[in-house]
Amino acid sequence: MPYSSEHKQKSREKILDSALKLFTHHGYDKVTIDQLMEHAGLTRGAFYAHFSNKSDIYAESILAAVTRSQSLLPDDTSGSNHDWLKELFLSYLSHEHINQQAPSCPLAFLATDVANREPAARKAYTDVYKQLNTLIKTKLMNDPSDYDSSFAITAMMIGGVALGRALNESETVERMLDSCRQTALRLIDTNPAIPDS
Amino acid sequence: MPYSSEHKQKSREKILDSALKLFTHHGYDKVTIDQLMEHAGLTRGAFYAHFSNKSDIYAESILAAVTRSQSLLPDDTSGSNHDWLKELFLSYLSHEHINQQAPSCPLAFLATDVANREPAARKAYTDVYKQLNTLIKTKLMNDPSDYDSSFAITAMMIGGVALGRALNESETVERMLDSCRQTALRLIDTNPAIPDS
DNA sequence: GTCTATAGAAAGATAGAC
DNA sequence: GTCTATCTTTCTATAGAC
Repeated sequence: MPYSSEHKQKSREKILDSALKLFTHHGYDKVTIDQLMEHAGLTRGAFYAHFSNKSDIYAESILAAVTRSQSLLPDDTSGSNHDWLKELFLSYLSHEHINQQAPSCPLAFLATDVANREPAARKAYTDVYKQLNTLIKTKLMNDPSDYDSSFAITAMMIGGVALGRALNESETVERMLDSCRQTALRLIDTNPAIPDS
Repeated sequence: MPYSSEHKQKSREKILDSALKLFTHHGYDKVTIDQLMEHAGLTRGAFYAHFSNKSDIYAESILAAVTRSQSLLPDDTSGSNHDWLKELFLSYLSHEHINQQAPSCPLAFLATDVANREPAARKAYTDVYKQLNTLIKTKLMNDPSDYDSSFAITAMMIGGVALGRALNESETVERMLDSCRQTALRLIDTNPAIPDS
């Protein structure tokens, strides 16, 4: 048995890493399985030992973004909920995120790309979205029966980053990002973060 | 001269209408020139008498959305600026807009689609964006040297609609849209609309 | 499991008739 | 200006050797 199951798992993870990077960077249609596998250091034929088709790996790579982004989130053990949210806003709505110096959030980079795809991809996207939303919601002092600002905050984060990639005037992008960052902070002041007890 | 220049202009407009509808509906790559022309009631070969290539009509159709959406905007002659903005938020962040019962805003429907395209498409997108942004900004009582919420409001509108198309749980979509609508209204209360003098 | 080779389909763009 | 026919490229997916 020349290939261990551990080796297969490693190949799979490498392919998923490449897929997440290339799909967020270029969108579904502009990425070929050839590119994907070359980026992962393999060749086209091997792809089908791991995934059933291109649509399959697209959905899988969106889900994979969750585990791969854990280390990027602000540290949960120190600091107040307010500071945690502030850090998240600053890093998410940043030039570095948009220009892919940091790993890309598929929620923002694939927002319209995923809309026309198969149900599995949209389900994966929805799952990731709900995780981000929950993360924020649990740090906000919401009365859910009244009004829940967490959805609007995530929409603004995702919209801001998507716009930052679409617009081609860097000055406009900077002003837009600044407006989003400030507005996000204002929103958690009127709908405040849960204080540390 | 069997074809008048007026006839050519009419064909061009029909093709642009089809392009705007199909591109916003399915994205750049999933629309073929065949479909485009069939939808416009013509055949493939005639396309190149009007546009130089697919990339060209994509950018043109984004620009065309501006003139075609004028009639959809709230009436400017009656009502306060506050009511005008409220009407815009309600119609933009609506189920009808997302499900394309109303014509689609390319800013929201093509937000990530356009990011990987040629400069001409991104320039067209940027132009349209700035027009929407200006429309909102001029109705807000902003001190631009301090803080301009108009960018954050458009980011939330665009993000909300893009998310509404991407997510596949209608209940989550409704809650998200509701949060965006309420938040947009709260934002123009703290950063109020210019009262009617 | 991974490789090379290839089948088969799709779509952008052009040529030439009317 | 619009049509039909076609060239050409690209890419998904499979077949079969190692």
